[in-house]
Amino acid sequence: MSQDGEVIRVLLADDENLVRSAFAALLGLEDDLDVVAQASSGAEALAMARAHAPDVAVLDLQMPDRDGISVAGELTTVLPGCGVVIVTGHGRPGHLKRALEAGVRGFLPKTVGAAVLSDVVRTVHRGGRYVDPELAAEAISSGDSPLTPREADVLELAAGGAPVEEIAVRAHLSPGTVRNYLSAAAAKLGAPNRHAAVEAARRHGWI
Amino acid sequence: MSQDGEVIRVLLADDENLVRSAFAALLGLEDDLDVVAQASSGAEALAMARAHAPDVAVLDLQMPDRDGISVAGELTTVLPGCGVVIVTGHGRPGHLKRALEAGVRGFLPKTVGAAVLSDVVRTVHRGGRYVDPELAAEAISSGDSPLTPREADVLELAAGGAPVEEIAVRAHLSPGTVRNYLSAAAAKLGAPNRHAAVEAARRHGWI
DNA sequence: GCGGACCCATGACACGTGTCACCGCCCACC
DNA sequence: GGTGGGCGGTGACACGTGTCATGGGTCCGC
Repeated sequence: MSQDGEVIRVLLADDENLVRSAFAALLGLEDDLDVVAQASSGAEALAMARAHAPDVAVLDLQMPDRDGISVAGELTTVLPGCGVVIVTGHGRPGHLKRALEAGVRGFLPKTVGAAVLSDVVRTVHRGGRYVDPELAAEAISSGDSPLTPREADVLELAAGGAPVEEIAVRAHLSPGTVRNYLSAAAAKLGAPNRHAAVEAARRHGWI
Repeated sequence: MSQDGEVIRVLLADDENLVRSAFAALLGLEDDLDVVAQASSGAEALAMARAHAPDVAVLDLQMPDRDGISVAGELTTVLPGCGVVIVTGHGRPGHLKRALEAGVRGFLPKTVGAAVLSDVVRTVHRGGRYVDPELAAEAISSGDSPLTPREADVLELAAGGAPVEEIAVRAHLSPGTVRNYLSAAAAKLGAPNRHAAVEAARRHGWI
């Protein structure tokens, strides 16, 4: 349980062992922080959280099995008292938005300085919020996704460079419909073709 | 200067401040290692190396201005006594091969355990080599690139999803020639289209 | 109940691409 | 000094894609 004056119990999740251990070393330098559990996947992070009931969870955004955001969403319902901080290599505006909707209270790109991470952990533990200012500005200026859910689905399936026929099968759609969605998505994103559209959507974090 | 019995002076370069600081904290836990300089770009890493003459340089593979491998190549000529360890998020066989050609003596994916990094730094300092066994196996099995230099160029330009016309302009080629190269590259890579070819080439580190 | 948004589909046309055959040029190697 | 390989190019054909018009279906809000 979280108590003032006591150390803050931290759960760390990142699929890159080296980075995770390094973060643990970094946080371990702080007297008031204690890394009580580590996980290398989303599923493991949830299991660890249930077992150790940490005060704050620091999650990497991209993990092999599942999105750090979806882990965060489940975590906040299972362990309401546990604050969640997301750390990510590429800060996309859309990710930030979805993360906040999932109950995340801290959101940081890996480019920030060393002191920030531990400070944010403390802030979140106190019930506060912190999002990287630069990321916040981007998120505000880029706004909501103009894509309909289905358009986003199809665009995501197109991301791997698959031909229309394959997308159609995987989305249970007619090839013509797929082309229509792709065309609509590209138009909305101001892209000349589907690949540029994928690029643009990814840049905004909309897929 | 490197002396046995003394601490090993380490230069650390990674564009992600948080990760770099965390690595510094991790290496700082070892008594015989001393992080004497940090850099957040390739150019800065070279400048730092000249200024501090470290015993070992730990470089991230992908940095904003230039490839960690090209930095390593220059570093080994400027500071022959300085060992180089490359750390990377995505371990592609082609990268490993190019790194070794550049004089790199340590090559690690970020997925390895915490103890490995400091051990490798010591090994490299002693004049030894270390490459991740799994990566080495992949590199051997995947072999050399079957692409001609020009094919690789064109394929790289195609990576962004640009239309043939644009690739032709940027490569100073006729559109027909571009299509021929793309077709040849896709055939050599066993890919059904250019996008899958880009994917495959990237996976092997050939572009 | 009516307009509007999203969903799914079809057909037609223009354009981009993938594939192949074949061309010449240069350079290296036997 | 011929042969082979990489480089750059052309032309033609089949196929995949991008674009547009148009249709019907559902659901929601005014």
